Amino acid sequence: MMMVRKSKGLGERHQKILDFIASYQREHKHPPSIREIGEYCDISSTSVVNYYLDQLEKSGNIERDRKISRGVRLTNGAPIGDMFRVPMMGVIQAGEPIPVPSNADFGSFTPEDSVEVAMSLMPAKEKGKELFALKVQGESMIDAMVNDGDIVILKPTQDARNGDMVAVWLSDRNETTLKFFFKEKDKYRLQPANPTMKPIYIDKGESLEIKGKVVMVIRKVERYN
Amino acid sequence: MMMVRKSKGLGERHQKILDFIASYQREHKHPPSIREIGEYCDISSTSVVNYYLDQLEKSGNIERDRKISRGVRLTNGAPIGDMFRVPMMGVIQAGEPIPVPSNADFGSFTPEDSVEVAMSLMPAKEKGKELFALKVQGESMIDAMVNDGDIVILKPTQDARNGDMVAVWLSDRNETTLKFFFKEKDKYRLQPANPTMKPIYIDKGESLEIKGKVVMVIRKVERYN
DNA sequence: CTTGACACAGAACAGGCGTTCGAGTATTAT
DNA sequence: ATAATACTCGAACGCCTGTTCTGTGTCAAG
Repeated sequence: MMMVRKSKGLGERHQKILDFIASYQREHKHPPSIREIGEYCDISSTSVVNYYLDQLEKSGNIERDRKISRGVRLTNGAPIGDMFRVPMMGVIQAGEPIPVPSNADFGSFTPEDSVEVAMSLMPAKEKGKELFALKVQGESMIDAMVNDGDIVILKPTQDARNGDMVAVWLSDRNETTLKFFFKEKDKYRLQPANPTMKPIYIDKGESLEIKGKVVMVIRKVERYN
Repeated sequence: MMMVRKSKGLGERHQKILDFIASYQREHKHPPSIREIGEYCDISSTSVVNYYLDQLEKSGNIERDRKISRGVRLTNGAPIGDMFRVPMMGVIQAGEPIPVPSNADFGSFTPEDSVEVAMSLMPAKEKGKELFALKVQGESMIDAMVNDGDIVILKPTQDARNGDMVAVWLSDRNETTLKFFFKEKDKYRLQPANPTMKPIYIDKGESLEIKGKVVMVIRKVERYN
């Protein structure tokens, strides 16, 4: 019968193989064998799988370790282990102090209490740094475009540069908040992320404790109650 | 001769095996075989390697896929390949139509046009699904707690259940927006995520095209300009 | 001393696996 | 039409690999 011949690039079959390798790797934590690929992609001969694998290797989509079992892998930018594990230190909530990790805390946290972020999503400057995560509780951070349940990832720091989004503890107001930080003539301007809301000003005399600089916000959208 | 008996925990040999697996994995991009481990660790019998591997598995240091070649991997730190690659299909912007991927688009995107998300961050239900990502352009989604530059990850779907956050195309208003979806008696209620903002109502007669359901929002906080 | 747990060696087995070869069919170009 | 190219199949070969079984020596407790 008629099967439209693809002039160039990846055909449907190439694509299916690529997808299968990716999903198999995710599920089994190791690459599939040639025969497993054939089974899933309805290819009855191992030589045909090998045939396509050769093409995918030539086109740079996969890498193969010849003669080695399951020696096939995708050649996308981030192969393996390219994630960053960030400790979840607690919650950030208006009216509560911000828990900042001590040096001893780093490295001693369980996977359940940590957040994994792909390197590719990290702002370049922050890679490999000592970051920590906080879960936002309550809706008091809405003016920072941060909602209840969001996860904010912070870099611990005491001083901020203009434009940084920081987590601050305003002891005068007994309040925790996330704002963009600007140093002006004789005061600090804390600008909400939401442009429709007005900034608050803090005299340089007043206490303003910067706990960390926000580098990322993650929100899992489950359901609205 | 005298070989000091280790009372408990990891012995020198266990450690050497662990180290070898790690370094081999780094160098070859795939785990070593039992015989390769034995060769490096000066163990002349595969059964002895198997003997230690069993112990390391019991003590939780490694995981094994029995019967599968090179089916051994470390369990600490960075789990390998535990990420999800989501294609970045374009931008979502008020007044513009939403680009929704066709079946052919999946899998044919370059790393630069994709977003990697750790599995552990994914809502359980969405794992392995055909997701796609959009970059938010403009500040028109602020009432959805989404800012300019944010990345939203969507699951393509035409119908939504109450409480889902959806991307909709309101052809009457020639507008794209992100809202929480609620079906009411004779109309649809589109509830902004920001509780301080009022919902908009759409009669069931009016056209309302649901393009996808939002499962995650990611924001890289760089700097405020 | 005996016993048993432990560490190790060697060999053999069975199945997994990548590779290769021969042959056949469909599609496209000449 | 004819030839070249692309694709598919089935089978066989042989190495790779995890598993298992038997046996040996060490060491500490009874």
